[in-house]
Amino acid sequence: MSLSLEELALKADVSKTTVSLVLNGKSSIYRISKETENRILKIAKEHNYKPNSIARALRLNKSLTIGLIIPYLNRHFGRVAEVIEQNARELGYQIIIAVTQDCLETEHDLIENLYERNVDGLILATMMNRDQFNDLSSKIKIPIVLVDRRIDGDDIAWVVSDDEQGTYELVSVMCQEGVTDIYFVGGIEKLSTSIDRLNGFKKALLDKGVECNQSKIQQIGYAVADGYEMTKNIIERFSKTPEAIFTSAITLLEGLLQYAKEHKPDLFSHTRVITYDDHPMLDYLQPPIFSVRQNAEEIAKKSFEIMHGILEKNKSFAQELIKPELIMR
Amino acid sequence: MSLSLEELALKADVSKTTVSLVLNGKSSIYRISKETENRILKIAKEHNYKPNSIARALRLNKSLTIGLIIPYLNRHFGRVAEVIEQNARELGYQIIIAVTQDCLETEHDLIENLYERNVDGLILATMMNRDQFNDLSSKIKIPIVLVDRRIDGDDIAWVVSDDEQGTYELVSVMCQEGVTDIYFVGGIEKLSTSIDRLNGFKKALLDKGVECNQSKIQQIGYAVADGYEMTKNIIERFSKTPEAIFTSAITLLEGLLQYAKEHKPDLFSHTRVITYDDHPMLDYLQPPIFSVRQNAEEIAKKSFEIMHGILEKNKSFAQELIKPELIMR
DNA sequence: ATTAAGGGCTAAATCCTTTTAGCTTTTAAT
DNA sequence: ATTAAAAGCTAAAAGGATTTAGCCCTTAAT
Repeated sequence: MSLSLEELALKADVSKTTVSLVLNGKSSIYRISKETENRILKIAKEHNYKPNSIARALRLNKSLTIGLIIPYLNRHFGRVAEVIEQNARELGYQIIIAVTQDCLETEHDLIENLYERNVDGLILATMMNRDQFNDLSSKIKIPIVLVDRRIDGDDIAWVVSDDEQGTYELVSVMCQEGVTDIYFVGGIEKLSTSIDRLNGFKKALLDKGVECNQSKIQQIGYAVADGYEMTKNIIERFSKTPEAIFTSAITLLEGLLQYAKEHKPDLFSHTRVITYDDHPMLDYLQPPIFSVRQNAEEIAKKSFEIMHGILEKNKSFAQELIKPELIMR
Repeated sequence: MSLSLEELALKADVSKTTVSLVLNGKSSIYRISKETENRILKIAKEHNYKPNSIARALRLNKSLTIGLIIPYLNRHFGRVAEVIEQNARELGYQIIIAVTQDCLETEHDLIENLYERNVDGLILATMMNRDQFNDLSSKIKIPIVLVDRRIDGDDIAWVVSDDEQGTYELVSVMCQEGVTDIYFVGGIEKLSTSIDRLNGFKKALLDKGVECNQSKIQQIGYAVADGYEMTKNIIERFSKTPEAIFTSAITLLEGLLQYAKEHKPDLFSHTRVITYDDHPMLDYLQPPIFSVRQNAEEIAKKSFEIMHGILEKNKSFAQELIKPELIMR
């Protein structure tokens, strides 16, 4: 089966240097004769030679491997991972995947672990703040591209959905229909996704001349249970049923639906529900829930593109806001 | 930053052999003195030494890396991948992920690719049949564990959901309610998931004394569009509306829902719908759709367990049927 | 006839670890 | 006073690729 350069060299009756040069397309630079070149190529093909990637990685200090660290392999990140993998494969890279479950410590461990395992770069949906990220950057000498969650900074590469604009547009639709008593069900407060979505939310209301009441804003976390909790708070704390609720992730919507099913079956007759993130099943839910669909494919494509540019084309960091799509049902 | 054995040896004023022996816990076997050992351990710790994994992999011919090849990173496989990754990490392994999009050729390419990249084992949701798998096995000298889709054979390791039993139970529930005019909306015919689910389906009907009419069985593929197509066929070909439709995957259910929404809004008033696979959103759909929830976590756990057993504990192959759960709404 | 240039190839170093075989020194035994 | 055993360590090979520096031979030029 898989034989080595040396064995190949033996068969071709040349040194392994020559074989290596030929197979790496350096025949002409090193003046290997056409005849020798062809002989080697033929033998290599016959035996289906493939260089040992580990040996190659050791010598070149380049593993052709990218680490992808994300909170979960849910629908959104699953799709992102899938597309990154496909793009990477086409260019000869492999993806090592690891999930943090939105735990900062796990994230740090994973980064260290992957770094030690010699990945060439990291694509990261991070929970770090700017200081933590800077700390990391100084220790780690491989390129990092943030995905889905950004950190401000002129020298930080990221690709994220345009959360502010997406939320702004979605909430504006409500406002245009005269609905402005909207509650915000948010995720992990310090993440850019939360900050940007909240900003878009507030801006849409402000543009309509409505100052957003702080009590209508809640941010616990992105888990289904958090959505349940926040919905419960809204329903139980306020005597008046809200005109609308915005959930800033599909998991939070799930939590809302669960609460409604259990404790407030008539919620939808008084209250519009809108959400960031989309899901095909929403098409079959009554009543219609407007949503913002993130373009996972584009996010994935761009983030690998940037990584690849840094690794192989001497490009520097880049930042991309990917336009999401409004889905009105 | 990360320094080598040699540099460490220099600092400790011993040979790199000694350092390596100490760090690999072989001090006593090689009679390294306690004093030297402690000195080396201290220096290694001070400098946070981590062996270069690539060099290690080259020397040991063991990369501590498992390839995971699955059709998509959808909800089910995403969860499987997530749990496999977590289990693997705890034991020092990394997961390289790759998606086939249910294309056999891609699957072959990926297997070859990962094999060349020196993964220690492969966990595989395969489209291969027995012959193709045997061919592969003879070429590839690393352990393979099939997941989600099995191939018959005494020496083939696999972990799959008990598709036959799950479907049997679900369909039996319908039968017990007196519903036996059930249509089968199936996936890729030759896969074990399809065969087993169809067997369970037929068996449930037979146990009720109903011979299953071949014309009620369709199998195109697992894509949403396939579900749409098959539903369309059922509705348009038969004058009588069916008492029930069983979709054998959540994607096929999506296709059904889509067709119903577009062309047959009253479908649910005459027809019960049941499905293999579950989704939390089904809780909020009207009418209630009974489903079979696969235990992705258990499938993932077992499949890595078997792989690990083969790799490190000299265990041989094993086969596991994981019980799914009936969800009646 | 000598030197220079060019053609065609290779030895050996390098990347970093692990492991085998064995070297030197000390201690114990006869 | 030898010899044998034990203690404590290390040189070197191996794993498979890439790359630098340079060897040898032929041909052309002076």
